[in-house]
Parts: sequence; C-alpha cells; structure tokens
Amino acid sequence: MVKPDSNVTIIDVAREAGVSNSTVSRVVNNSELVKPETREKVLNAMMRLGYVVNQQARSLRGGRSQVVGVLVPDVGNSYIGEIIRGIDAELAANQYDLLLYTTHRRKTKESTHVATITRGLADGLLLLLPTNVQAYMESLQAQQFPHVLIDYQAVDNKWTSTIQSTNWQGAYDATQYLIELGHRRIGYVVGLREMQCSLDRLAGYRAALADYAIPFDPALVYYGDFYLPEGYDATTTLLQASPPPTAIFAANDLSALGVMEAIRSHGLSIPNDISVIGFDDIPDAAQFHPSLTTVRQPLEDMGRLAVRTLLKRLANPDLHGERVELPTELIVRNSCKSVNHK
Amino acid sequence: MVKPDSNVTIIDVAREAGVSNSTVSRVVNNSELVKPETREKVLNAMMRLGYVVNQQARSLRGGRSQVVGVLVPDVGNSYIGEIIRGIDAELAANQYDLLLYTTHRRKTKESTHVATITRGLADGLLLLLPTNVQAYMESLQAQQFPHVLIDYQAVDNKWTSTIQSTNWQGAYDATQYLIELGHRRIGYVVGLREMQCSLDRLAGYRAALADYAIPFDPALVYYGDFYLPEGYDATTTLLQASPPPTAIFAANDLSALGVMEAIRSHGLSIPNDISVIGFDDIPDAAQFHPSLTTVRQPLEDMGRLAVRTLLKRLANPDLHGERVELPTELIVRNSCKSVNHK
DNA sequence: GTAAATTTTGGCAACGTTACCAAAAAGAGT
DNA sequence: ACTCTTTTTGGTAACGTTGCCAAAATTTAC
Repeated sequence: MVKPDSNVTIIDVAREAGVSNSTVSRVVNNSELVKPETREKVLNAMMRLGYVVNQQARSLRGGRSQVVGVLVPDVGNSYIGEIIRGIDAELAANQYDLLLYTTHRRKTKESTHVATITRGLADGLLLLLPTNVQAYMESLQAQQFPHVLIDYQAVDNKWTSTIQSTNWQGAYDATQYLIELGHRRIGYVVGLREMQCSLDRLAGYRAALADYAIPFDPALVYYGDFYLPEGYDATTTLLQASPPPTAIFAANDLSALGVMEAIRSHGLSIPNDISVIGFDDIPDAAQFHPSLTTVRQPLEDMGRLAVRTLLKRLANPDLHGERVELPTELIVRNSCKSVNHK
Repeated sequence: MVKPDSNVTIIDVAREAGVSNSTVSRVVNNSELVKPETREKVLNAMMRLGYVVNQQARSLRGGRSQVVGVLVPDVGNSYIGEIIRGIDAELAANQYDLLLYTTHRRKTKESTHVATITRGLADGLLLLLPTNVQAYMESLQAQQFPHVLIDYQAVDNKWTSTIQSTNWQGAYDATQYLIELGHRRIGYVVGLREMQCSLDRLAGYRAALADYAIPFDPALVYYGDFYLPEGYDATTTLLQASPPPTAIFAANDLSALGVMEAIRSHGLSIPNDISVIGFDDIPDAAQFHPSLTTVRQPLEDMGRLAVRTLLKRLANPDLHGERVELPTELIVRNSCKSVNHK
C-alpha cells in the first residue's frame, strides 16, 4: 500500500480503477450485484490508495452513522464500568462505535446531549440510569428515535425498551438470607430515592421483613446516594438506633464499602459483630476484606442485552419496545455470619 | 417551543425568519457581523422550530466535528476510569464530544480504529496506553492528524505530544521509603514488560537499591501484566525466594491488591509480616484493608492535560509536539511498617 | 441475426452545512 | 443629491457519499 494519505475519496478510487463512483460505492457496500472482475479491480484500487470510508458523508446522505450514543452519569465507577464494558463488547461485535456522554447527574446536560445525539450523530441511544427522562422522552418518542433505558423504571410507551434486573427479588433474597441467619435488626441504606430501583429494593426489604413478621423500623433506614461516603455516614447514624442493627444491607456495593469502613472505625468487626451485605457484585466486591456477600446484578449482560435490543430496533423500526428483567443472584461470601454464633 | 421535530434544517429556519440560510449559518456560528435585529429574528425562529445543528453536515463541509477520539485498552478499570474522567471533564468544558474506542489490548483493533477516526469522525485523537503505536504513527504524522499519547514512551517526532508521570522517580521514592523503613529484601512485581512505564519504574527501583548498596536479586522480580491475578501469582512465587521478601512493591495498585490477597492466603499479615506498596493511587486504594501506601499518579490531571494539549494543537496546527511529565507523590497509608518493629 | 430480457454500469441529485464572492443596504463625506 | 466606504445580506458551489433511474453491455430466446 502506498501512503494512506488523508483525502482519498471514492472518486479517486473510481478514477484509479477506471470505473464510476457509483460502482465503487457498490463495492464498498458489498451487497449489490457487481461483476466479480470489476469488484476485484476496485478492491485493488482501494488497497493501493488506502481508501477508508468517510462516515460523516455516508451518514449525512441518510445512511447509518454506525454510532450509538451512550449517556451515563459518570465513568470510573465500577458499576457503570461493567455495564459499559458489556455495551462496548456487543457494539464492537456489530461494527458500531460508541459515543460516550457523561451527565454527572446534571439534568440539563442530559437533555442537551440527547438533542445533539439524535440530530444525526448517532443511530440510537442508550440511557444508563437517567434522571431526567421526562425532559426528552417525548421528543425521543415523537421522532421515534431508537433508544433503550437501562436500570430505569418502565416507561409506559410502546416505543421505549427498558432493561433492568430483579431489584425487588434481589433485595428480598438478601434480607431473607440475613433473617435466616438469625438477624432481626437489619439496617438498610437506601440509594437515591428518586430512582425506582432504590424504591424497588426497599420494597423487597420490607416484604421480606413482613413475611417473617419482623416489624419495620424507620430508624433502621437511611437514605443515601449510592456513593461511598454516604454509606459511612449512614452507618454512623444507624448504629445509634436502639437496639442497634446486627446486620446492614447496603443498596449497592460501593456504599457497602463505606458501611464496612464505618463499622471498623467504631471498633466493631465484620462479620462477627455486624454482618454486611451489598448489591451489584462489582468486581471489587470479592476483594473487599472480608469479601462481600452481595446480590449479583448481571451488569455486563445488561449492557449487552441493551445493545442487542437497540440493534433489533434499528434493524426493524416497527418493532415495539420491550421490557426485560434479568435475574439477580445472591452471592454468599464472608461478610455475613449467623447471629447465634456470636 | 413547538415540537422539536427531527428534520429542522437551517433552511427551514431561514424561511421562518425570512432571511437567507447564509445568515442563519452566521447566527449559528455566532462570530460574524450580523445586525442585532436580524440575529434576534433568527434566534426566535430557531427557538420556535427547535433547531439543532447537524454535526455531520458541518464536519463534512470541512469544519470541525467537535469530537475527539479516545483509544483505551479497557473500561471499568479504575486507573483508566480516572484518566477518562479527566479527559471527559476537560472535553465537556470545551464543547467537545468523546468517541470512545476500546482495544482490549488487541493490536489490530488499534490500527483499524485509528484509520476510521482520522477519516473525518474526529478532530483529534487521544491514545491511552497504546501498544501498537508503530502501526499507525507514521500515517498519523504524515497527515498531521492532531494526537496525544498518554502514558507512552516519548516518540521522537515533533508532531507528537506525550503526557506521562515521573515513573522513574515514583518508583525510586517508593523503594527508598521501604529501604528507610529497614527493608532489605524488597520484591517487585513488574507490569507489562512491553510498556516503557514498566521499565522506567523497574529502573527507579533498581536505582534506589543501588544507592543504598543493596544487591539486586532477580529472584525478587516477577513480570506480570498489571492485572490483579498476576499480582497474586507473583507473590506466591516471590515468597519462595530465600530469604523471602519483607516488602513487596507492585507496579500498580490493582496488582497490589492481588499481592495483598496472596499474602493473606499464606497466613501472613500486612503490614506486620510483609509491607506492600503500590503505584497509581486509584480511588479504591484508600479503601483497601489495610489502606494502601502507594505512589500517586495524578491520573485525572493527566487526562485533563492531554485534552488541553490536544486542543492547543487543534487551535494552532503549526504547534510542535511537547512532552510533559507530571510529578508523582508518595502517599503513606497503612500497608507498610518498619521492619525493626517486627 | 435480431429482438427481448437481463445484468452491469454511469450520471446526477440530494443530504445540511459553510466559505467565498458578489449584491444590496446603510452610513459617511463632499 | 451623489459618490465612496462600510456594513450586512444573499447566492452558489463545494464536502463525500448513496439511491434512483436510465444507458450500456451482456446474455437469452426465437
């Protein structure tokens, strides 16, 4: 190959191969009927000149941009990282690129980003943990722009797809597990109360208590924000309840880490004095000390599935939205202990 | 605002405002001289129709796409996450978008991605921990496509910029710290040997040993891959040296975590039996148990600086590349102990 | 050998934007 | 009022691609 100099267009290739640009276009989108001999000629010319298609022009013309926009609250958080990893893998497998936007939980950012993305930049949109859906959902639906929500309460619209895990069941399982270990005073660190998943998990927790005839005590519930420091603060508060909890259920692993830190700094030991259970099963959870018993969300799978759902919509725009719930799974490690062995 | 229906073009706005599309274009790129009165009229029309610029068309025309491509080996790794966070923040502050590509350390992926990106998709390119630079560097330089390498050995070319931290010095400091705590047998878990930063850190380690007249023992050095399990395996091997190390220096925090796990599973305690020191200071490092003494790389700053350097190049294409080294800093926490107190 | 059917190819317009140049409007100077 | 500047606006041609339709080349049928 000669110098792959920047501005090699389809026209240059056409000239080099002695055919028309239409023919080159046909070869590039290798679907059409082109005489094998001609195709060979064009392919050679492309090779010689180092031709690479210009996606901008292609997508301007009305074709696909082969880009999917992904809106996430943050990066560098392993919960989100895992989902992105799944998205990325599945996207790459289908020759799509990934345009990443972070909102930092700023609502205005969400809507401006959505506007730009839908304006030709991307073929579809993946919304992870969105917080301001109403602001743009209408526009998204009006123009039938393909989109999938991840970890968001179901939107009642036939064009919107959502991917979730069984938050209620997961929280129920975790709580039940603690109860069966003999715990009766179980603290609960809620996540962001604006998020449906927080409420679902809280409901699961309450349901399990109810099923075992354990009274619900509001003093054992603390509303946090899913981040580590709030887990710490929550625990400091919860430990003042009387009687104090013998187990704490954190709405996600990150805040569970804060919980563990706080327990230690109160001179208590895990799991001997207090059991801790998390939610998510981020990769680090197994590396905590002690390793964290938690409810596993299939994060990577959720990302992959979201992409698959989106691509299905892309391939068939008439497809209605669907709502998928992936099962959670209780992962027992070393941060919980039977209360009787104390 | 009326329905922000998809296909509002500059021409629709022009018609609505009763001016020409050129004028609308001038208002959109609000730099030109437009009569304030006219500008107002256009702005109103834009508002009414819900106009959003089509980036594709704009960048096709030859302007800027306002997108920067970022090539990373992986996501969901906090080291990379932190750098991306910095990149993202700085990019957003300058109205740029972020096209993210993951290579998963697959060399072929790197070059194909670079080819697509440079072909109109993005205005500039950020390469994080690239492993196959020679494959595309020439083409990047030939077309003078603005790019910045993060955490890669200096490339001797006036058009390439690189951002790094003081790997040698950081490793020297860490080793010196251990030596001054009385350690003489210091194991070292190298990162990927293909990466210059691994070698730089190894050199810093050796230099410190030499300065204190401690013989270098190859049995105390293990070549890993920067990931957690290798840290575990490394430690298992290193502990068989005779005499075994009293401290282990891991080339990054993630493998330090593996080191800690391994030490514990051998029934030893940190830092009483063995001291552990890491490199990076990822956010989790402070949450390890015990909290990890480590060499802090200003990861987020590295990301920000890379973007700033790139944007400078974008603004002034004649600017030569520069090579910046950001200082590391020893963060003392609880994973190291003086050997005399044993 | 010619007409008809078929395959393969080329020409041209369009996607939405911006840059350039020329035209029109407004202001300044005599 | 009439030039001469200066400001402001409009027209038009690209950017690189693809889709449509028609033209040319090829094959098939009679």
